[in-house]
Amino acid sequence: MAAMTQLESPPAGAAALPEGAEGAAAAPPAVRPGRRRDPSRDADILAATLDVLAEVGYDGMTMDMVAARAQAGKATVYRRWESKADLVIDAVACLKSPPPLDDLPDTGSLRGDLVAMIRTPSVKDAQRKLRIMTGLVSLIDREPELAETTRRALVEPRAAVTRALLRRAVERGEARPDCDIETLASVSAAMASYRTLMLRKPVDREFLLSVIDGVIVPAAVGAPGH
Amino acid sequence: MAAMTQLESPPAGAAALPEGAEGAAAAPPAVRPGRRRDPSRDADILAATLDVLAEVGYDGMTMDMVAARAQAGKATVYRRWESKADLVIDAVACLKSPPPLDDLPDTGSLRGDLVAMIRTPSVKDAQRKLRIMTGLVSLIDREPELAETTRRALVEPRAAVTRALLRRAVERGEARPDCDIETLASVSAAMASYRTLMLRKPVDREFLLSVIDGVIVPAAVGAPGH
DNA sequence: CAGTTCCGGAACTGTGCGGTAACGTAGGAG
DNA sequence: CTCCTACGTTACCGCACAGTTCCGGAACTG
Repeated sequence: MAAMTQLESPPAGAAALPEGAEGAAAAPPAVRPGRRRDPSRDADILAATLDVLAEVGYDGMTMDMVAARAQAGKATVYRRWESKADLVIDAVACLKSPPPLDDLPDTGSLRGDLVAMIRTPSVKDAQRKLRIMTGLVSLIDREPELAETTRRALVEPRAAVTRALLRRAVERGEARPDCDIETLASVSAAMASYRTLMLRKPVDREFLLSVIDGVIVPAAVGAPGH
Repeated sequence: MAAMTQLESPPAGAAALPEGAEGAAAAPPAVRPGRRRDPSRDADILAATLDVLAEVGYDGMTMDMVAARAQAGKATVYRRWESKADLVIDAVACLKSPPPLDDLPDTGSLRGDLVAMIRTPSVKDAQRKLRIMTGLVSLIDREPELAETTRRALVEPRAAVTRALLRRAVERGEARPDCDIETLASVSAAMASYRTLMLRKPVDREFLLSVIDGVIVPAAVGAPGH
């Protein structure tokens, strides 16, 4: 079902500290008998986790759901992750979207650049991420580290683009030099997540345009933009 | 512990429709024998609900916690509300803060008015509300009506004030006449809830000032404010 | 071949919690 | 006084779910 293309690092599966007895057998020989673990199952399980997370949230998600969606047994899941929380944390961490920094739009105006950012496929991808964020809220205040992970994986990429566009607009002389780039760059994410979490309204193109034309551009550019 | 000063309407306790058999005893006589229900328990239970909600969220909250905090028995709670969800919905609905619209600050400038809104006690009260909102997120997408209730009780009062201040600034000629008041009025709430839910950072005076000076004022007023 | 580890599936255990029922007591109506 | 209801406490039921274990089978090592 889902895409899931990356995941290079093994998810740190079960590092139960051996608590060395007296001078134990140094390093366990890397070669072990038996059937090899199938790495493709990791990605399937993580993708299934994100799907279920986006649909029912962390508290509504059960390990049976994840296993069923991944067509895996629960034992296969627990062989790789110690707990439900561990699984979700890893799934979010492996969600780094491909950095869209390479092809920054350059339309010549700040508004044009910002509008170019919200092409339709990009918006749909962002909606999925917002659903995932919604489901993570309840876990975030039990696992503080997850807040930072989530921010980096889900929010920061887009904020970084906005930041770069604003910086360029300042250098170009279009935006006023004293504008608060850091705060302005987080406005989009804040407005979008607020609309999704509390208002339960869709974050569509029209809404994003009103944020660009009603907030970001007028705040960055002195004169009425348009 | 908590304040809890309002609550005039009885919380609709258990209106099990009688499904009239043939010509039953018309209206049940309003006077009933036995001990009267103590109305002060309602407020205590609702206040306890909001306290627990702010501390552990909806999914972490148990009915035993609420009953213990209110020094009540679970039966006393269930005599008034049919379910956990009902209790929480009523608790949020009874949280209408006193409308601060009567004494709108009038400092002569938009920035001065907005800064006057964020006096220290007001900020602390808002933080409690943000904690409650955080705990409600997981329930909101199971009970769509709750989204509207939450918005009206927790968000709308402050947004309405901001809206009024912006409108006045436009009439005064300070803010540009074409500014998007509706979108700008929701920026504060969005930034604050985003910071609380996702970033887990405190919504303090410094942060709110950066929203005012970095976003709202420059977006509403054409020229660099200050 | 035997021995070991993985796989999906299913049965199982333990626990925490929503909701109910049964106490014994307090207090208002007749 | 006698009913009847509300109150707080405690025990209890049922269920859902995290996590474990076992099964039959597949894959890999020696």
